[in-house]
Amino acid sequence: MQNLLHNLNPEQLAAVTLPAQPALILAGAGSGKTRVLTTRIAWLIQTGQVSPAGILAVTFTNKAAKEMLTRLSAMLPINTRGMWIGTFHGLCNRLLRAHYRDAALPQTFQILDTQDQLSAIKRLLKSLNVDDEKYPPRNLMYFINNAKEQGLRAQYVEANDDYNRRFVELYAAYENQCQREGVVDFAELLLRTYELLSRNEPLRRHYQSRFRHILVDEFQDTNDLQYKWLKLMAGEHGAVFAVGDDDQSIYAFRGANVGNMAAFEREFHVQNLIKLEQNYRSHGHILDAANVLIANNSKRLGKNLRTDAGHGEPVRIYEASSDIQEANWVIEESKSLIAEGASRSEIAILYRSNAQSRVIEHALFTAGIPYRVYGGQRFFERAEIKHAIAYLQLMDNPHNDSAFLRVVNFPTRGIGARSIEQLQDAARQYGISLYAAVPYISGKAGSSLGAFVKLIEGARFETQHLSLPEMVQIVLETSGLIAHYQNEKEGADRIENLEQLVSAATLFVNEEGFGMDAPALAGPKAQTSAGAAIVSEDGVEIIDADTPLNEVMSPLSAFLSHASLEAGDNQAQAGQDALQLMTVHSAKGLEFDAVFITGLEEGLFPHENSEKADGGVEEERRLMYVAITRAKKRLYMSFSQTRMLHGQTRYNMKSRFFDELPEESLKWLSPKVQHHWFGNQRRSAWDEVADFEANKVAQKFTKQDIGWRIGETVFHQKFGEGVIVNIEGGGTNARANINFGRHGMKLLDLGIAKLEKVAS
DNA sequence: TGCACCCGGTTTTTT
DNA sequence: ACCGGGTGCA
Repeated sequence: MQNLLHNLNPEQLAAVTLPAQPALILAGAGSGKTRVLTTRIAWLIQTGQVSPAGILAVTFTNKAAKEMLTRLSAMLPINTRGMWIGTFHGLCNRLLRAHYRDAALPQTFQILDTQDQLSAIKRLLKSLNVDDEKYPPRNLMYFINNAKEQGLRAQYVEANDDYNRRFVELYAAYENQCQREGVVDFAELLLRTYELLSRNEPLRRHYQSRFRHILVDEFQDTNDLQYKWLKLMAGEHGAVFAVGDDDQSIYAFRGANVGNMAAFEREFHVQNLIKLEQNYRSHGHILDAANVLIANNSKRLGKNLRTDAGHGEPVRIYEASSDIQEANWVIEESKSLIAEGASRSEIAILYRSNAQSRVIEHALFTAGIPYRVYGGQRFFERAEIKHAIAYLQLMDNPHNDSAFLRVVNFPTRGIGARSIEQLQDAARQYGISLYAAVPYISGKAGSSLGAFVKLIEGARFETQHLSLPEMVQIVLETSGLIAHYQNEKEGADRIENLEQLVSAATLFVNEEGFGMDAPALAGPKAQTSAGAAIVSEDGVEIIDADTPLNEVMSPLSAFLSHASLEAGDNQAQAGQDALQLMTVHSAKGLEFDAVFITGLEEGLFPHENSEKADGGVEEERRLMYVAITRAKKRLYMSFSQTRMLHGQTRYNMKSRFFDELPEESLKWLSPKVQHHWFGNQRRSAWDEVADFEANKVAQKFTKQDIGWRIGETVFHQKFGEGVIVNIEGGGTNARANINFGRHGMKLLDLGIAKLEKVAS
C-alpha cells in the first residue's frame, strides 16, 4: 500500500484516501486525474474496504475505460475482468442483457447507432406518410433523444402547439417500432436501465448495496439522465466519487450539463471537495496563458493551475496573410522542430472545425510530411462493414427491419422497390416484421424474398456449431458480399475491411473470454443457471454482478453490441510517426510536446454560432482553455487575415482571446498590427465583409482602372513590403488596406501613395 | 440498376 | 468549395 500512495502530492493523496462518502474532485488539466481515480480504486480494494465486485466506475469513452483497466491491472494483482468499469452505455447494456425480461426486451435486442436510428426514423416517417420536409428526420431524432435524455417518455412530453404534438406522436410511434423490432438506441439504453431500476425495487436494492463505491470520470460531461441514473444507483449510502473539471466542459451542445457538478455538491451534501491544481504537464508560460484566459469566464467553481516546471518558452503567435500561408508556416515550424529532434507524433495541429484541415493537409501532402487526421470514419461505420453486420443481425434477430432493408437487395438479387412495398404493406397489415411477412407474399416477388429468407436461415443452420470468427467468414461468402466487391473496381479496400471483420471477431472472442470454440449462436446460460443466479430476500431472481458476459449473451449478440457500442478506431496511418491533426474537441485528454492552435479568428474561434447560444462564448473560451493545456513545452497560436470558407474568401479579425492572454507570456512572431481600426472606431469583421461585398463592383473596376488587386504584394518607400488586404472605393477615391508587416496595417489612398509592384 | 446532376447545408462528437 | 442525399433518366 505504501507503494500505491507514495509519489502522490498532498491533494491527490487526500482524494485517494477519502472516506466512503460523496466526494467531488475538481481535477484541472494535467493534474493526474486518471491516476487519482485508479489509485483510489486500488486503495479501496487493497485496504479491504470493498471487494472488486463492489466497484462501479463510469467513463464516457471506451478508450478511457480501457485505460483505467490497464492501469489498474498494473497496480493490483487481481483479475480486473469481473470489475464493472465501463461507459454508461456499456454498463447499461450489461444490465439490460442480464435483466432483459424485467426490462421487457427480447434476449437478443440489438443496439442502433446514430446512423441506424436516423434510417429507422426515415423509414417510420415514410410508413406513416409524414411529409419529411415539414418534419425533418434529423429534427425528430434530436427531439426524441432530447426527451429521452430528460428521462421523458412520449406521454410525458409537453407540447404546446400542433407541430410539437405531432413530434410527440411520432416519438410514440418510433418507440413502438423499436419495441416491435427488438432494437434500442443509445439514449434508450440509459433510459431503459433507469426505468428498470426505478420500477424494480429488489433489483435496485441489490445493485445499490452491491456498488458501495461509484466513481465517475469527466463528471462535467454528464447529461441530465446520466446524473439521475447515478443518483438512482447510489441510493442513500452509495459513495459517489465524482471527478471533473468545469473549465473543460465543452459538450453542452450535445446535452452535457455542467450544472450537474453544483447539483451533485448540493444534493449529495458533499463534505469532501478537493481541488487538484498541481499541473504536471505544461511549462509556466503555457499555464499562465490558460489561467489568465479562463479567468474571463464568470460561472466557475474556481481553480488555478500551478507548476514546478518553470516558465519555459513564451507562447508564439503568428499572423498569416492567408489560410494557405498559415498552413505553410505551420509546416515550416514543424520541420524545424523535427530537425531539432522532435518526434512527429509529439506535434499536434489543432483547429476549431474540420473544414480547416483541408488546407493544412494539402500543404503537408505537398511537403511530403506524414500526418494523421483524427475523426474520420470509424471501422464499424464503414458501409461494407455495416452490410456484413446487418446479415449477422438478421441471424441473431430476424425482426430487425433496418437490417433487413439494408441487405435484402444488397448485393442485388432482383428485389426492387415494388417488392419491398408489397412486403411492407403485408407487415403493416399483420403487425409483424418484414422477415415474418415474407410468407404472405406470392408470385415472383415472393419467391425472390423467400430465397433471401432461405439464405439467412441456411447461414444460421450452417454455422450453428461454429465459432464466431468462422461464422463471420461464412457469412461474408454466402451473403455474396465478397463476390460483389470482387467485381467492383474499387472493391479491394472493402474486401480488406471485410477480412478485418473476421480478425475483429477473433480478437473479440479472445478478449471477452468466450473461448475460441464457443459456438457463436450458443444461447446464454443466464437466468436458468443455478450457479449464476442469486435470490434476494424478496425472492426475486437476480443475476449477480459477477456473472460473466458469456453467461448472459451469446458470442454473436455480444459481438453485435460491441460493434454498435465501440465503433472502433479510425485507423488512418496509425502507428506511424506522423504529425497529429485534429479538432480541439478531439484533442481533449491528450497531450503533446508542441501544439499549434490555428485559425484563431473571430467567427471561427470563437465560432460565430456560439454568440447566439446561451453561454456560448464561455464554452468557446473553455475550448480554448482545453487547447492551450494540451501543450507541454511549446505552444503556437496563429490567425490569418483571409480565409477560404464555403467557397468564399472571408476577412476575419483576430480572435478576442488574444486580448485575454497575458502579454508577458507571449511572443509575437509577426508584429502586432492595428487590424481593422478606423480612427478610434473598431469595426467588426462583418462590417468588413459588408464593405467588401458592396464594393465588389467598384473593385472590379479599380482592378482594371488602377491595376491593384487584393492579395497583391506592394512596396512602399517608408513602410517597405506589404500586402493589399482590402480595396474600397473606386477611381480617384480608391483606398487600400495594406498590411505592412511590422509597420502594421495602413489605409492608403491609391491615388496618392507611391506604391511599386513586387513580384511574389 | 446505376450513373449523372442538382440541391442544401456547412461547429464541435461519443455512445 | 465540397460532400451527401435524393431524383431522374438511360
